[in-house]
Amino acid sequence: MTINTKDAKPYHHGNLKHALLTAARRLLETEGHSDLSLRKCANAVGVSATAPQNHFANKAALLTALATQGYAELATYMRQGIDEHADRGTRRKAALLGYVGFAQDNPALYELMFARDRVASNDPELMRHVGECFVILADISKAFGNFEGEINKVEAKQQMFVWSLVHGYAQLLTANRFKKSDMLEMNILDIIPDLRG
Amino acid sequence: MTINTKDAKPYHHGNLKHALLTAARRLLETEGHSDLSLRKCANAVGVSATAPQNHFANKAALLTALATQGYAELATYMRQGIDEHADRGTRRKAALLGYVGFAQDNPALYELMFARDRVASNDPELMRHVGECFVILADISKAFGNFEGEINKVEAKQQMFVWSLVHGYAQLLTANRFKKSDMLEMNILDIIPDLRG
DNA sequence: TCGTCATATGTACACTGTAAACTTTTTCTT
DNA sequence: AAGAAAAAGTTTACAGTGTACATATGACGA
Repeated sequence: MTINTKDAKPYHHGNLKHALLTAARRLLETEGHSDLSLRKCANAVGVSATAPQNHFANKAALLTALATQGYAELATYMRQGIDEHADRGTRRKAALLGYVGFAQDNPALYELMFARDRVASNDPELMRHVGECFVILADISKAFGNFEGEINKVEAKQQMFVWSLVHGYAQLLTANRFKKSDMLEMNILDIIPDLRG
Repeated sequence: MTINTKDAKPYHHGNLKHALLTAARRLLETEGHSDLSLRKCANAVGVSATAPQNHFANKAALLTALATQGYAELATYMRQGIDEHADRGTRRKAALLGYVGFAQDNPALYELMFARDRVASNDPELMRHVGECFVILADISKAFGNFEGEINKVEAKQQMFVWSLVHGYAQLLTANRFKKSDMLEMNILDIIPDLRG
């Protein structure tokens, strides 16, 4: 029973699921992955410790939702780079810069997106967005490198080559595995040899 | 006071640190990263729950030690490939196959080795072995790709290119991000375009 | 023989994920 | 409009976890 209708906190949050996800995401990037807990998320949103259970079956479900969000945004980052340009070569470069930019903007989330253990990799919604990224990568990978063989195999190789390269670069960059002196004024485009296409 | 000297368990383990590391490594690959706990390691070795504290300041220290072991073995995998052959091109290929082979043999450990959060990346022993891998990669990266610029920059680019490519491939492979149909009878060498050198 | 020190144990505590029972609010049916 | 059903909160409970701290044990040199 609510007396003061002005500033009384409602029993039902309204959009707790979304609020938990944004809180989780902030905690993930600020506190780090190992300090992220459901209870902290609940606390940040101002709700009881077990309220998240109504929206996420378990912690893995929340992490999976976070990862799914990540893939969706990664696609957006790439598409934005693509949409800004007209010709194939420039679009490709923009998409690659967008990919790495996403990883740099969300390093902890990016790591989570490729964690074998913490996310449920059989989640259909997750895999849908993974596939979305894959399609974009497939598109910008066409006519990349001088691979040989039948067309299907060549396209698969081009795609795997580009994704391996950009993913490896993004992760080694955000994990600080490159020498700092080497990184001066360098980006992903600098480490791609001038291939035909 | 030990009465039965035959099968009485000694109070001091003897080499608990080493035993904990091997137990941790087994648990890491079998149970998965998120189910690895110090207490389980202690239990697996048959020692009290807090005994590990005498050998590892905290859990991060144990994980860091695991990652350090990982880099040392990764270097061994690559060197083995290198030592088996004479000419530069074949050695390079063997080293790359060795790199990916290590990741496939130890997927959970490999992921840990690039985790931003769980390992203390300022550990000197860890970084020594990271550097060891970097040197090997630098060696096999020479004369790779048609990069341009001054020699130092070119070598840095070659190195970053090769490491990005092989790391990205290894992780995407072990994280099941490639289409299975594309992976049929394919390996890291198939996705490297035929560059000069 | 006796301290000293490394190495083990036991206890304690705050924090975590999750299950279960309960309460409050909304929504749907009639 | 009323009441049942469902949705979305709360509280309580419990087994595990990392870690701090006090204590016990044994190895070993002085």
